[in-house]
Parts: sequence; C-alpha cells; structure tokens
Amino acid sequence: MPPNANRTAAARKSARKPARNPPRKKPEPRDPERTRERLIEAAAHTFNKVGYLGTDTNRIARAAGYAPGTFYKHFTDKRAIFLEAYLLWVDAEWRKIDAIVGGGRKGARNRLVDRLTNEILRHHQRWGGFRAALVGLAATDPDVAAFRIESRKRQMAWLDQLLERLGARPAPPARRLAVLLTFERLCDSVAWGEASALGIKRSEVLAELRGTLGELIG
Amino acid sequence: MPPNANRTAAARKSARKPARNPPRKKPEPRDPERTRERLIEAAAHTFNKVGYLGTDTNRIARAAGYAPGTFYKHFTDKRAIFLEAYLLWVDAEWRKIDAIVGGGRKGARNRLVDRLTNEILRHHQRWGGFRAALVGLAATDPDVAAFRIESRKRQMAWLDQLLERLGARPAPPARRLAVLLTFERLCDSVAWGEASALGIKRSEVLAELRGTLGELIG
Amino acid sequence: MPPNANRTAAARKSARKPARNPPRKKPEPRDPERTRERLIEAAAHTFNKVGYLGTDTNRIARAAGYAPGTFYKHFTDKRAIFLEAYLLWVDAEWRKIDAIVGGGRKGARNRLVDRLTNEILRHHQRWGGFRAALVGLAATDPDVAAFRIESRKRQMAWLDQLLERLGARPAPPARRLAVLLTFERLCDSVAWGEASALGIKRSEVLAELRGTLGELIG
Amino acid sequence: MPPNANRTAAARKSARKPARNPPRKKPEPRDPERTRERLIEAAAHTFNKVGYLGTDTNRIARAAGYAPGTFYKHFTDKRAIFLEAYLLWVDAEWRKIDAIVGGGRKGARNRLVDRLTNEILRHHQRWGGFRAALVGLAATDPDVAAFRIESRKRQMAWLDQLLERLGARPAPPARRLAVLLTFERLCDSVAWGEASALGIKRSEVLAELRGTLGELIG
DNA sequence: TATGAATGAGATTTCATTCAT
DNA sequence: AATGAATGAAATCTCATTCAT
Repeated sequence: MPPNANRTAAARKSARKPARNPPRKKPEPRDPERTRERLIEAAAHTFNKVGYLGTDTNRIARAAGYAPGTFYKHFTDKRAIFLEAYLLWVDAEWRKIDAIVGGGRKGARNRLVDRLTNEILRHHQRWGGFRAALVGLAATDPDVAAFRIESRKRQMAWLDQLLERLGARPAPPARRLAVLLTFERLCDSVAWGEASALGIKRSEVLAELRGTLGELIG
Repeated sequence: MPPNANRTAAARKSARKPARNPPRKKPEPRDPERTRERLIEAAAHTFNKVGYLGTDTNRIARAAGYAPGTFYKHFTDKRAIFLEAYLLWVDAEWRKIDAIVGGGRKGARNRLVDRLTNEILRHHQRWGGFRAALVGLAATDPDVAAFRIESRKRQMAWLDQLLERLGARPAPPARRLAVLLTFERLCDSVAWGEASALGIKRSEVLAELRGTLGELIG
Repeated sequence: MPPNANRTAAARKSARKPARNPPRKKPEPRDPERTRERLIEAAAHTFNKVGYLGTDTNRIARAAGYAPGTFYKHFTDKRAIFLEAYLLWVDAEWRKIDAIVGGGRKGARNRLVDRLTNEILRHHQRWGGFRAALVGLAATDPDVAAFRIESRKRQMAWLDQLLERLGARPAPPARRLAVLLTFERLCDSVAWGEASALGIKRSEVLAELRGTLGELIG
Repeated sequence: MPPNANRTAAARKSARKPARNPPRKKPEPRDPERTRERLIEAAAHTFNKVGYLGTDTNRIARAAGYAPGTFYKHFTDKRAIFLEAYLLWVDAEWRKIDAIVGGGRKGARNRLVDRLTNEILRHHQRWGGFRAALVGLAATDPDVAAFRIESRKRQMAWLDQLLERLGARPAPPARRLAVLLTFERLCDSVAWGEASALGIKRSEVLAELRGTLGELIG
C-alpha cells in the first residue's frame, strides 16, 4: 500500500499546490521595456477591478506573467506603478480626444460635441474603478494629488484652445473648471452605476452632458 | 494581572503620544452608548485625516480612549464603523441644511441660496478626506455603494421639494442629478485643494455654485 | 425626513444589537449553590459540544443565564470548571453503575453484564465530545491528568470488588486495566462514529464488550 | 515526555522563553520542499510537546528556522499542518511495521508478535502528546475525523492480511477493531503515564498486548 | 534581467479575565 | 452575589519588500 494512500480530499486541498505559475502567453523574454509595459497594463486592470487597497504587488506581477521580484526591478513601490498607470490612462484618453478634435473633421459643432461626449463617457465607464481608487488615494498621497493637478491644468488649457478653435468666446477658469468637473462627475455617475440606480438613463445623462458643453461653446 | 492593567483613562492618555483628543476627564465609564458614539467620532476623524487605508481599528479605539478589544465589542470590523461614521456625517449635513431651509426664513431666494451654498461648501471642506475615502470604498464595497445610493435618492427628493417650495418649476431627475453632482464636485474641488492649486479663488467657485443653483431655481 | 431613514439592511446588521441577554429562565436569584451548579452544567454541555478549545468562559456564563463576571466568582479559570464538570460527569456515571450493580438484583450474570454494558455505552455516547476534550487536555495539564488517574484507580478497585462479588477469581491489575481500557475505547469508538463509519454495527460492538467482560468474569 | 510538556496556558504565558533558537547553521535556502518538510517536522514535535491548543503558527515557523509569514506560504492554517503532520506520523509508523512484517523473516510467530508489539508501543510513547491532541481535535473537526477513519480502514485491512499471511483464520470486522483498539489504548496508557501511575509495569502491559494479539492469531 | 522563496512588521481579531457598580 | 463593559496580551494572518541565485 502506498504511504500516502489515505489522503482525503480535504487534506489534499489544504496542501498548497507547488505553485505552477501559468507560463506567460508570450515568452518573449528579456525585453525590459515590454516587461515594464506589461506590468503597468496589468496594474491598471487590477486597480480598476479591485481598487488600490485590494491590489497587491505580487498579484500584479503574476498577472503580467512575472515573478514578484520583477515588479521591484521596475518600480519602487505600489504607489509608483499606480502613478504610471494613471499616466497611461490619461494618455489614452487624450489620444482619443485629440483624434476626435484634431482629426480636423470640419463637421458641424454638434457632431463634434456628440463624439467627444460619447468618447469621454465610454472612457469613464471603462476606467470607473481606477478613477475611484484615484480619488481615494489623492486625498492622502501628495504625489498622486500633484499628478492630478497637473492633469487638470492640461485639461483646462485644452478646453481653452477648443473654445478658441471653435470660435466661441473664451471662458474664465472657474467656468471652465466647473464644466470639466460637471462632465467628469456625470460620467463617473454613469460608470459607478449611480445614474442607473436612480432610474436615469444613459441617454438622459448624455443630453445633460451635451447641454453643459453646448452652453459653453455657445 | 499586570500592575498597570487598571490605569485610569487619564494615566493611559499621558503615557501615549502627543495626545490628540483629551479623553474624558470624567471617565464617565460604563456607558456603552457613549462608548459607541465616541468610537464612531474617533473613526470619522481618523478616516477623514488618513483615509480608509491608513486607519486601523486599534488606532480608532485608542483615539477614542479605549483598548483594542473594545472596538470589536461594538463593531464587527472596520467597514462597519465606516458605514456608521458615514451615517453620522450625512446626518450632520442634513440637520444643518434643514435648519437653513426649513428654518422658514422668508427672506429672498438669493439669501437662501447663499446660505445653503456656504454651508455645503463648509461641510465638504470639513469632511474632504472622508468623502475621498468614501468614493474609493464605494467602488469596491457593495454595501457602501448601496448606502451612497440611498443617500442620493434622499437628496434628489429633497431638491424636488425645495423647488416646489420656492415656486420654481419642477426639474426632471437627470437635471436634478446634474445639479447635485456639479455642486458636490465643485465643493470637493475646493475641499481637496484642487481649485486653489489652479489659482481659482473660493469666491469664484461660490459664484459658480450660485449660478448652477440659480439657473435651476430660475 | 428622519435622520436615520436611509440605513440599509447591511448597515443595520453591522450595528450590534444592544445585547439584550436572554433573561434566565428561572430568575431565582441569589442562590450561589444553584448558580455554581448551573454554570457547571452549562460548561459540561458546551465542552461536550464544541470541545475545550471551542468553549469560552463568557459563553458558559451566558448559557447558564449569567454575566461573564459571575463565572469568575465561582471558578478561578476555565480549567477549573472543566475539572468540576469532569467530576460531575464521572459521578453521574458511577451513580448509574452503582444502581445497576448494587441494585442487588440477583438476576443472572448475563443480565447484569448486559445492563452494565448498555449503560456504559449509552453514557459514552452522551459524553463523547467531553471525553475527547478530556484526552486532549490530560496530555498537557497535570491536574487533569491526576484527576483522571484518580478516577481510574477507583474504577480498578470497583472492578476488583465486582469480581469478588460475582464469585469470579481475582484478576491482576494489568488484566483489569486492559479490560477497562478495551471497554472504554470500544465505547468511544461507537460514540465518535468510528464504528459506524467502518460499517460495524452497535450490536456487534456490544457483543465484543460482553465477550471482554464475560471472559474476565468467567 | 519532557518535563515541561504539560504546563498550563497560564504557566506558559508567564515564562517567556528568551530562547532564540539558533536557526539552521547551514541555511540551505530556497528549497521549498525541504522548507515544507521542516515545517511539518517542527509542527509534529511542537504538537506532540504542548498540544494543539498550546501550539501557535509563529512558533512552528520559528522552531523550523523560518519567519512567521513563511508558514502561510506553505499551509493555509494550523489545522492544515496538523493534518500533514498526522500523515507524516502515520506514514512513519507504517514504514516500520512493514519493515517488521514484510521483512519476510520466517521466524516464529512469537518473534514477530514481540517485535510488532515492541515497535508499536515505542511509537506510541514517542508520539503520545500528538495522539492526545488528535483525539481532542477529531471530535470537533470533521476533516481530522475523516482522516482518522481512513487510517483505521487501512489498519483493519492490514490486520486482515496479516492473519491470512500467518495462516490464522480470518476475524470479523468487529473482532479486528476490538483488537486494534485495545492495542492502541494500552499503548496510549503507557505513553500517557497512566499505567505507571497505577503501578503497572511496562512488561505487564506488553504481556497483555501479546495476549491480545496471540488470541487472535491463535 | 528575472526569479520566487522568504521575510517580518504590522493589522486584524479573539477571549480569558478584571473591576467599578 | 451578580453585573457586563472594558481590558490587553497574544494569536492569526497579510503583503509589500528583499535577496540569493
């Protein structure tokens, strides 16, 4: 009779597996730049799904297909990669926005506003969890807060240029800030399921968004 | 029993750190209701200062003048006391708002709007850290999210009644939500130091707030 | 609007109840002897159900209808009440055994053996959990071990007398011990569900028990 | 059993051992399989010495030469390692028994019975504390109980084969169980110091053991 | 560069026990 | 005698981080 013959199911369960880590899809070893990117992408998705608190660095590394130690070869700590992921996320948004606005389509204003609004809302819906984590962190972490301010400044300037480009009359900072925050907050509201919980449809929110922007653009 | 086991609250306090809140000169012991309240208050302040992540239950208990175990006599875990603190915080806000609106001052609309705006902004400034923690948590924790929705529904109904009371014409849900969120987000922006970092003065934000409300009220 | 109107079910759950302790069935206050008994009984049942490890003194007190502090007015610690409960349990067994043997029924030997066997098995089945806890504790706690030895000595003497009384020839200590332990262990085996898990019926074990005793008695 | 084996919880608490146990001169690091084994061995010895209740996971880890966290890399909790240690212990016993029986020495029956008896008794004496902890746990924990049953089944089958091999006539399950339990219980009795406290010598118990087995084997 | 076992500080949580009423 | 809120030491368990390979 083999010595281990009587291990019950329960016992087998309690005995940790030898931790075969799933071999990363693309081996493609030794490309530090790619490694870094993969880690950031994995982090962004994890933060988005389970929040800052719920994300642990070992998991990020594993999700990206690496061992825990690799994480610290590329980032000093969890906060650092959060910041990088934030950057990635903001960049992605701007790329899309630029494509819409700068894409130079001379189409009617309404068409532009529609496309912008749609894109931004979609973006928020995709990154709702990350945005919430960001808010939670920024209140405590000065670096994250500074990052956020920087982002906002860029946004303010962009809006200023947009108005100029569209021939609308310039708006004072407080006005622009109010519009941006309204936009952001309404999008979050949809992303976080608040609007739908209140029985408000996506299309109704979209109408509000268009109204807010339209009012500014004139 | 170790010799120090029965030190008074005062003695315990003096042995501790820079001693934030001076805990009960009069020990006023054995009042579980008060204990509970004190724990909630301590929790609210701690969450507000260092966020959800930065708060630990032992610290809450010590800040309230109790031993770690006492916490668990009153709350199942950190989330539970967060929810209670949230309740306390929302209640406080509503009490003040009711005092302003229901206070029945027949004064001009402008006066009312001013006082409301001021009060709400002040409240947000006081609880900015807590609000940020709330956003971060709600994205992950369904109970916190549900709590928040409930709060929002109340707010929507309140605004509806306010409009009726002021003789303004009723606004559809999406409109009301947009106004509430704009209000909230602008207040947070001030509370979180965003506005000032962008060189926007409190008074300018207040003007935006008044405008937003004024537009609705007509 | 009532301030607490929006407490969700989850929040209410997390808020501990004011801990109405169930008013003891029989108030019958201030009878320390009765209090002591009730505590021991409650302890015996709790130990029997959830083991020594799983039993906590506050629970014992509450189960008996008292407050935690009362426990320590009557017993120095958990071990002490375990010992007392053990005593109670052993006494109960002996009372029954005496009733059977000393009951003086002049009936045939077989009848006596049957009744004894039945009674002891029933007793073990009732106190199986307690017995297991006892074994676990005795290995670590010298007082419990001493108690157990004392009990065993009594048992050995009793068996000696029984043999004499029945006119059987005396058996040496090792023999008597072996019979007692076999008896005990087979009863435990039934009580702990071992026998039934092996597909062995209670009646088959009873036959073994009778055989063991019969052999000794001749 | 070592002198301090049966200290109570109170005693253990008061006597904090300075006792930095010098961890592994040769670090022999990074072999998870060895780490796991070392942890199990350390756990087995600790359980054996101070019982399940008296053992804490940090201590197991330290005793094996590791930090507390390492424990949880290999086992989900204390119960899990107990089960594994049980397995180790049972395996060790079977290996020895197989060596004796299967060792194929064609010597007289008496010789075989003697060696078996001796070995089993020695084994129980070595693992007396562990066995007691096992009994205490099995009454409460279904997984431990299941493990134990599994072990017993194996034992029953083994005995069956032994009888066949020796040319003895087969015994019904209840009979075999009775013999096994008697054997086990008498060995425990010696291991736990019961026999000696009753003035019964090891050799006398051995005689009983031999008798029990001899009767079965014929 | 990447690995991953190991770390250990620290947070969470329990519960035997105390003491003022 | 009984109470029960409070205690706090100690155990359980997590996870960001390190380091030898």
